[in-house]
Amino acid sequence: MAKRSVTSADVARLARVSQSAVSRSFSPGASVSEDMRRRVLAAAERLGYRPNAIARAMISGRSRLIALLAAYLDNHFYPVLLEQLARALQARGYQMLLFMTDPGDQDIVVQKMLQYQVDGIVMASATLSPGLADECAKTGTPVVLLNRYVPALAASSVTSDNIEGGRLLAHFLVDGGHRRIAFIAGHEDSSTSRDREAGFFKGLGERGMTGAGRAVGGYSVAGAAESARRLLSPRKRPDAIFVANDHMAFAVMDVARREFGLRIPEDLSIVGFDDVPEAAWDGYALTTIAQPAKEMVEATVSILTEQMERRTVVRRAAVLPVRLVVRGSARKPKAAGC
Amino acid sequence: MAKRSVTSADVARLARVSQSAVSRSFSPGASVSEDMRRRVLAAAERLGYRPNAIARAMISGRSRLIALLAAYLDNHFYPVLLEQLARALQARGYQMLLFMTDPGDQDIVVQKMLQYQVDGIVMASATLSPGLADECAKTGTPVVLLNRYVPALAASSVTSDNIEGGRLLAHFLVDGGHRRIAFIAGHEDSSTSRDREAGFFKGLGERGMTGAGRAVGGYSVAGAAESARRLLSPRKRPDAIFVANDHMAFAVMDVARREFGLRIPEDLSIVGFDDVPEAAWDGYALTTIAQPAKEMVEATVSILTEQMERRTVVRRAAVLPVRLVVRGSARKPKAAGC
DNA sequence: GGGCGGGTTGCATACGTAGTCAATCCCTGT
DNA sequence: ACAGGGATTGACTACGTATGCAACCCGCCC
Repeated sequence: MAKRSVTSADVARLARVSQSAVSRSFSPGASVSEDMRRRVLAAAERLGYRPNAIARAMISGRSRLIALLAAYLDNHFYPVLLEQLARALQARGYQMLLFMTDPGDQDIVVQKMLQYQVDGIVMASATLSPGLADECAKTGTPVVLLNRYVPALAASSVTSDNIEGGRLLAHFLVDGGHRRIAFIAGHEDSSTSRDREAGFFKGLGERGMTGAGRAVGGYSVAGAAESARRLLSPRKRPDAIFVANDHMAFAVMDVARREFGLRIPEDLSIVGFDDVPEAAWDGYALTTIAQPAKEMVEATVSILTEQMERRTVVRRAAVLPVRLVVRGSARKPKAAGC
Repeated sequence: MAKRSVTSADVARLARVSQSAVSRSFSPGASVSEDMRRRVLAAAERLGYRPNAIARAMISGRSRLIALLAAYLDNHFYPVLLEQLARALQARGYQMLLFMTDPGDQDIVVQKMLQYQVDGIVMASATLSPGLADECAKTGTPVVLLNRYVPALAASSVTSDNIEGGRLLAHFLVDGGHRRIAFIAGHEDSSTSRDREAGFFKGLGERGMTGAGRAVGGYSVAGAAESARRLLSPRKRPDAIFVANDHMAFAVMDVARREFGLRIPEDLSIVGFDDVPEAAWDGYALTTIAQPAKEMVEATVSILTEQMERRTVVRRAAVLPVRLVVRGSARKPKAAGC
């Protein structure tokens, strides 16, 4: 059933030219006369010739494959990033090879990526160990950490300005009259969560306030719900919670309303971070910080392509501006209109 | 910077064996003595040897690459499918190559997939033209349509029992006392939407009823919102709407509540299809039909692997059972407990 | 002791393309 | 008419691995 496929040699034979000529007719910018190219393309068309990208990758040393490593796609911010990244890469002639990883799995997975001779690596919801970063650098494979960074590593990173986002939210909540403001983190070792927290407490400090409670949600719905229960139980309940991302914020809102009968934002204000599509839904109307997904993807692609074309790995860190999106989940400052 | 990578010949030289021996040491089931394999692996370890998957694909004719074609990931059902599929394939030693497509783009994209010599193709939110199906068959590349099918095509398909799901919802709504039941479709040419609709109207018929209104939402939030406005405006407003998938159902609920001030389910019942994670959120608590994502992925992988191993393309259609998930977005039958 | 067979190993080749190098072609200026 | 040069073309090789085939080793049985 599986017939031998049509090769450039077959096309060459039919067109009565050399195999080289066929190859050149298919590589833009090569030295071929218009006449030759026409003849070759006609023959190729007749035979249904399709250049073999694997063979091309083998000889040229460039697979035009970009690996994307992700640990989960539950948080809808990642599918959004994923789709845009795939489209942006395709537009430049690259393809995305997707790897899902489990905790502790990363080393094996990165080895696999390198086996496929990928031209670049994007790590979107997983961390890179120093050893792996070294290995990638050794093979000359550029790595971009997307929506995270590891200070000690020779890998580039693209993030939004999480610190500034946290600050904006702190100001917004304080100015909205909140006095007991709690925070729910993602993972303790996530740079994103840490930066959002740091900016948040800095922002509180700038308004002469301190935090009122803190919990760790682990970026999961269950963890966020548990954190919400802990924070909302005590007598001195917070009047606002900043949740490290939207995905957890929805769970917190559900727990607050269902299990504690709180009205949002009258009894409790909630703010998140990311501005995933669901944040705009009426059921949640989440006030949040919008990450510029499109610009983050563009920065990722441009860092990658720059390094791939120049065959050199340099570290580069892009930090993109964020924007406060005010909806209904948090009481607003009175003077917001002025 | 980009050093020449370590090859099997380098390992062979260090271990003082032939390149064949190195190759055999890395292919499970090959004829190598235990002694030889140990020596080779030790040398490989020392050099940091990593088999070149591209070269292997070239010589063996099997890339262990599976292409996934999708048109959008907005509907959260697809990221769920995507993640599970990627994991299932990885577990069997395959990698997923992701292609996003735009309408009218598919032909070019499928050509690219074939250029990469993928061993199989999964089409998740896009359609396959007859010409392309032919070409895939010609190259011996198995194709599985996931969550859709095209009757006339030589491609396998995996779907849930959309007809039965529609029927179940019709019975549920009628038994819940609804008398004016409308439907919002996805795309007219989507097999999934058509089947859900057919099952739905069949179910209504079985209870001696007919539909009360119909609109087409085009699987988009905006389209669904527009459809909701159309259906809810007239004097004789429906008392229930079946929306062809959850993703649109959320938008319909928002419009009903915000723009028409309707209470759900007191004034209007809404049911969806898919059971995406958000359907369980309190803000929506959507009564819906659960598609068995895990089983659909398993069926997809097993159809693919079967055909890849036997190097033969046969058409196969898997239809998996669905399950009604009752939440709060629709009034329930009184006798539900019996 | 000779032959036989199973288990190992190395040699040589093939996979399909890109790119190097030398040869050839065509056109122009003198 | 001829030299010179740029454009075009073809022969050839390399990329890194898998595998058929032949050679080899070793132990066993008759």
